Amino acid sequence: MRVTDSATPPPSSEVAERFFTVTKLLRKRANEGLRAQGLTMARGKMLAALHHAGPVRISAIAAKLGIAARSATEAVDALERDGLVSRGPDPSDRRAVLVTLTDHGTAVIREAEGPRRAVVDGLFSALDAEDRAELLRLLDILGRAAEAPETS
Amino acid sequence: MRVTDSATPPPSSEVAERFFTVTKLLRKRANEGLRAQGLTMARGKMLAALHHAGPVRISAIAAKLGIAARSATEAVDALERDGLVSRGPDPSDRRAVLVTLTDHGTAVIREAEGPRRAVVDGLFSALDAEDRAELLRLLDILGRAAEAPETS
DNA sequence: CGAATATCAGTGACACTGAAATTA
DNA sequence: CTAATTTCAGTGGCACTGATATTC
Repeated sequence: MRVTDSATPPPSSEVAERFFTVTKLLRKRANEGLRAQGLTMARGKMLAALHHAGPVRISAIAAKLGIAARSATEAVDALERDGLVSRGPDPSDRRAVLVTLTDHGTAVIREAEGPRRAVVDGLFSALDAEDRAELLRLLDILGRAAEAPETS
Repeated sequence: MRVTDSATPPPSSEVAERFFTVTKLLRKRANEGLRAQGLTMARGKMLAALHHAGPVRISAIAAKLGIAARSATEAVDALERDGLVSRGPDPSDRRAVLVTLTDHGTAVIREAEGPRRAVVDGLFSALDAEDRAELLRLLDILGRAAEAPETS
């Protein structure tokens, strides 16, 4: 059933339209589910990254999440305000700051990790394994094209 | 080549991760391109909807864009401030407001429609017709699943 | 000195909820 | 009275640019 119906020429505008519409819906659903864990997508991603990578610089976080360094500072501010992470000096570079999960933050992410993953995974549970692989393939193509500034 | 590589079991978490990452990238690219037209995605969508549907109620706009009525009011405020739309009474219901494109707004959307579509379409030009149809199929599945509150 | 790191200040885009006014 | 429509008020999540201090 991987065969495309050749009777429907797919205008890219329709694909684009649907893509962003569906995305918005999925984001909404994800945030609804995550709210029960006291998380949001951005916060969850960041905590998960810290949990699995240990003390990291702000700039590394920014790169990891694909945001500006200044924005990463803000995000860390918010998490620090809530006592989930703490800032510390980087012994190897006095310009840098190392962000670490606090005990509280570790507990939170440990407790929320399962539900968090369940929520996010649930969004895509409507697709079988084959379709998920298909989607991944298409996303790779799109992602690579969007990253490349010019088609050399 | 629609055949999936059976050697890779696709964890949904990875699909989810990639999905939102790519989405963010595409949004960014789209907004960069649209900025030249003085538009954003939300504004562009709204103007396009008005252009093609004529005077509409705020509540209809909200439904169309999938946002809260209050948010639609704000969006209309912004466009009205820029002279692109105007509010008028609905002769058939004195509670309601009809939003209409001004001459200026019509001119703007007419002028920007081509470039706007080109930008958005360009995002998906990396996919051939077959892959676009594939993506559309997958999006439909995801969208339907996300809309349904419970799997009856 | 030039480059990297993080922060401060100000801003933008977009969306939400709760409460109120008006009219159907 | 109940319901629909819009608006007011306040807020939240997330991200940006430009300028600055510190340190490599």
